[in-house]
Amino acid sequence: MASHKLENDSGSYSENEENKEELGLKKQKKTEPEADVQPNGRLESRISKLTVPSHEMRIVEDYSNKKNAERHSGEIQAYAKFAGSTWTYYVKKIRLILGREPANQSLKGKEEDNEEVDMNFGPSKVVSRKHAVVEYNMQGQTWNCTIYGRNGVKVDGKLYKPGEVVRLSSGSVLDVAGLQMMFVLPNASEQTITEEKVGEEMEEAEKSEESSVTIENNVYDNRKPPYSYSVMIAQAILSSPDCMMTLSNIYNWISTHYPYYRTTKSGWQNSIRHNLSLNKAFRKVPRKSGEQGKGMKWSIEPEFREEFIAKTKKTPYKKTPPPFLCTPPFTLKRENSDHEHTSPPIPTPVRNQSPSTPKRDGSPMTEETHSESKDREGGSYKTPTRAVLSDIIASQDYSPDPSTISQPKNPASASPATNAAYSTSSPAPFWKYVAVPNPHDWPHVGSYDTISPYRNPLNNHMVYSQLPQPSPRKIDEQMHDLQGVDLANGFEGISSWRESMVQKLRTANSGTSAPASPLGTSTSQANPPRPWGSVSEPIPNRSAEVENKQQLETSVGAGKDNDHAVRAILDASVSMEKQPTAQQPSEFTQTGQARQPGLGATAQANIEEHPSAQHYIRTPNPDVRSNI
DNA sequence: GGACTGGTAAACACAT
DNA sequence: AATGTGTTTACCAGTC
Repeated sequence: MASHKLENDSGSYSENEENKEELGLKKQKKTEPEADVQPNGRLESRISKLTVPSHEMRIVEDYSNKKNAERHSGEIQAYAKFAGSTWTYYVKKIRLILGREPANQSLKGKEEDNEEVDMNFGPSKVVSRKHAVVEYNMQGQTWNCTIYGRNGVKVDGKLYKPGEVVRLSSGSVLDVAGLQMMFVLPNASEQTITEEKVGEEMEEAEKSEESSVTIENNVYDNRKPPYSYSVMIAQAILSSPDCMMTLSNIYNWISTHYPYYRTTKSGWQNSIRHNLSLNKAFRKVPRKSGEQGKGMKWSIEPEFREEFIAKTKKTPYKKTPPPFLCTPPFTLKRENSDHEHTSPPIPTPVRNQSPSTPKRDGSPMTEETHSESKDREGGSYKTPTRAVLSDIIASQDYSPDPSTISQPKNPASASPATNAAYSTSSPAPFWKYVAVPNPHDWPHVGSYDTISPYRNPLNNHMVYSQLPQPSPRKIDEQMHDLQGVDLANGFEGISSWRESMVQKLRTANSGTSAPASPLGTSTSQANPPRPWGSVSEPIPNRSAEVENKQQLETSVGAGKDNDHAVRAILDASVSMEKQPTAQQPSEFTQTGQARQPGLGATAQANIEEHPSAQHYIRTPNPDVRSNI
């Protein structure tokens, strides 16, 4: 790519920045008071000291505090903000692309390159077109930053390279091509908590950064790492917050962490693929609809994670392995769930392992895994234990290398129940009512789209209710939930937007013969009436509105219950948020099911017969020798 | 020596 | 057409 060449030519920005700092070129400018944020002494002071590179950065101009003040006379609704010394970017989407705008919009490159850049760090080509993606992870309820740009991104002083994923928390300082910005979540109390940590965290991170890289390179250098391919793959996957990774990211991760694999390419990568295919510990997960890129994502079968962690710990090197950011979704239980009643029969999603085929991974066949195998042969999928990895991590049995973990001081978000106090998840209380993932996106077998409320198969949480509720819930209860969360605690209330959505529901509901709308009755009893109609951003564009309306009409008008009406609104908001990418072709759309790569005709026929079971199906081949 | 594990190479099909 | 991804087979070396 041209940008890579230029980046090579221009060298590493971090070095340049260090030089600039030495030369006193680091710009420090006092932040102008922001209309929407109460100046917070120490935090503000830190933000004002964030650096701005000497080269031009569009975002600094486009989102200067001055322009922001002119642009926004009143409220600004946002999930978070990136605060620079003289500029502020408000996060109004759950997925942001950080990068450089194309020099010529008419030049169309790869589809991937044509994604619209939200935060434009151009025109300097030190920044890649798609340099990083900041995205809210609904499973882990965290904000994550995935690095794509060749020059990487520094987070809290540590340089992250392409393929790596960093969990962001309030107070995280990102450095893109020398431009520093603080990621700030709206919750004031968390902000205060984080603020106190920011200083020392930054200092420690800066201290550790150099040593971390040095240690890694010294320890592993060009020696072959002591891990088998399967273990390295597992390390890579477990290092990602959502416990999934594409093949290319696995390559990246391995070559980043083990220099031995930087020199050659084909051989070991072939082995990686071979391992992924053959090792039953790994399974394919389809990408989210709308998510671009080649191939599937790979995850680890829950029952093998412990094993991999154990193997990772058995390293002869003193260097501790990289941290596992994966928020363990160990609760793929289907036992005694309604799913079994609502889902069609699901083909056994694992390959056959005949009794005559011994386990080849060398690990003892525990009773648990043994019984699991039996269960699977019986056609039901049952996960043995809950939160095994999280227990390990929480008990610090496995202690990540503090020099390489990005959020060492935050409590592990093993349970979403703790998210309210977890600074990476501040928007979740709002977002979880909005960004209900389409069940078709969920990477698991089974038909969840007929279940109300949804149970997220990855974490077993009920999506709409904070506590398990008898189903179906009345719509006024849903509304109570909707009104019960607010971002106002931070900088703005997003309640008006929510109200507009609920208003739509009112309208839709009153126009049907559905049971008398309880909206104005029980709701008003439960909660004082709120002013309606103050519709504000984010405003969907025309087509999105039409689409949303259609969803409402089809859902409500079809005589579904109130639960479905609420879901329609929430789904509509998802499509609204996903709009920029929603129209991209996808391997798995809701209407059509593309053939999964690698699936034989029989397996494909099974999928077509049982559409809900399309995920995770591997074609059992009795003749295949299990390698592990 | 046989069973097993892990690594390597390669052919092939399919998707992008 | 080239490249990436995924599956499968074959073979080898080391270990138990």
